[in-house]
Amino acid sequence: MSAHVFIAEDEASIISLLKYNLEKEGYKVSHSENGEDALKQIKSKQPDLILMDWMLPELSGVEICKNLKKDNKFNDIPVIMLTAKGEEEDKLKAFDTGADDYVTKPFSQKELNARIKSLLRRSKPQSSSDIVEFTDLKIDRITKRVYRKDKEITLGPTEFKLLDFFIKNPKRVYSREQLLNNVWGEDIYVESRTVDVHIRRLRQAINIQNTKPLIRTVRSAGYSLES
Amino acid sequence: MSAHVFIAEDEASIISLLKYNLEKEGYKVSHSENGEDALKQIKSKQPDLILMDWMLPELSGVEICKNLKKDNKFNDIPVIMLTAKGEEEDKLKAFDTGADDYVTKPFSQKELNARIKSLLRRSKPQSSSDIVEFTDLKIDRITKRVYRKDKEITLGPTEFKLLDFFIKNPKRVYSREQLLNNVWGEDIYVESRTVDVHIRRLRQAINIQNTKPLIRTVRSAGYSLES
DNA sequence: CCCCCTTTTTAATCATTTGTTAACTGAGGA
DNA sequence: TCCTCAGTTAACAAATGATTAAAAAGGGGG
Repeated sequence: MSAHVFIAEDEASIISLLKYNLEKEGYKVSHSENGEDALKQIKSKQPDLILMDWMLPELSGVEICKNLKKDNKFNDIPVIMLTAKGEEEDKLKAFDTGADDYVTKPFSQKELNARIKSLLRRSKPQSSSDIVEFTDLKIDRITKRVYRKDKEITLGPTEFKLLDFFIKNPKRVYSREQLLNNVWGEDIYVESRTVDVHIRRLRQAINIQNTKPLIRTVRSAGYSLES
Repeated sequence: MSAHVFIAEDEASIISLLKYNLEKEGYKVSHSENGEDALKQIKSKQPDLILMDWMLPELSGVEICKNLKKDNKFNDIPVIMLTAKGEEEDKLKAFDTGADDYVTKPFSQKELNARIKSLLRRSKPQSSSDIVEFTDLKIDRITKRVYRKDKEITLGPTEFKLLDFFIKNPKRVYSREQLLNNVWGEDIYVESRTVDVHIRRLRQAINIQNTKPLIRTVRSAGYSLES
């Protein structure tokens, strides 16, 4: 899944240059040429990184930045300021408003790419480290939510743990015994038929709109998660 | 609590310059003049940020950086590379090894400070601003006031701390245990059911004029703040 | 020292989940 | 083809966990 870079810049020539280069790098790119609109778009689209011109019509880059950094929902989005003058004072002001980096125009595309890569690397892992995906299934261990085809699915605690366990080793077949030990716990005794019941409930829950059934039964062996 | 900056640099004059300036900024500073020793010290001291010379005796800065970025325990420590030549190739290589920023010698102390501040801000999530917003909720840590939809809400001290904690990591699910540790304090023992009661009061307080309930219950896991 | 406010505990109630049972289904070997 | 065995399914009772209200316990400030 590629990162989404948002450009807030009013010079058309720079926009197209940036867009061309960033898309070549594999990023999803969108932009706005006006401060007020930029802020609105950023809040709705929640990009992974923002390239922002220092000066913008309607609402300056500084203002947008301050605004974003106030809101918990957006203050994690890294901002790179594009500043025309290479003056020290401006750089410092940029950092003060909460920008994470700045680049002075004219800038080297290679260096900009490197800085973007660095900031993305820095912000991605903490937020996504506990999100695991398997085909069209996504499970978030932090928020305890499960999605299939981007639609949320609600599971009971046991079904959640069961799926969580399966997704750690997709395609591997587990016996009821193993499932009991790993999902229920070593020392808890329940009937092995109980596993069947929970498998069924899990199947029902993740079986949204005639998609492939993801859980395979292996006769006289156990179950596995399949693509 | 001030941040701890580690300097890996072999030129004595630069070390003393940096040390003087950084300590004036209020950082705790330590250093090493040799690569191998630097790596050892970093691993034992776990500084909050590293200033690293590109070239170092025994083990080059690049090597140290690669080594750190491999290890989960240390790859979150931001690294600023100090490079002698201002050549493009070096900058790019620095980023490739996992450095988070670079500064070319001779450098402006003011700019270096700004960059340090920026990186530290990024890695220390808690050091956020005094006014935080989350959707239509606003909390002012200075005046200890809370607003929903711009209408003021009155909370008891515990409810305030609870909400303040939740808003630092929205959507994340916290167990009662975690809430007790973070809101009440590590060594205070109260029944975990007590959390429920405060959750309830917080819910009641922020539930103004049929708006969405912002606190989600995750059965057998805990609670989270949702949009 | 007492009053008021907040916090904590307790316990009843409510809601959801879980495990069990037993009947049913279907695959595959004799 | 039929029989058997393993897996599926539905229904239900028990247990687990969350909500709620109300009482008890603290803890300053007047």
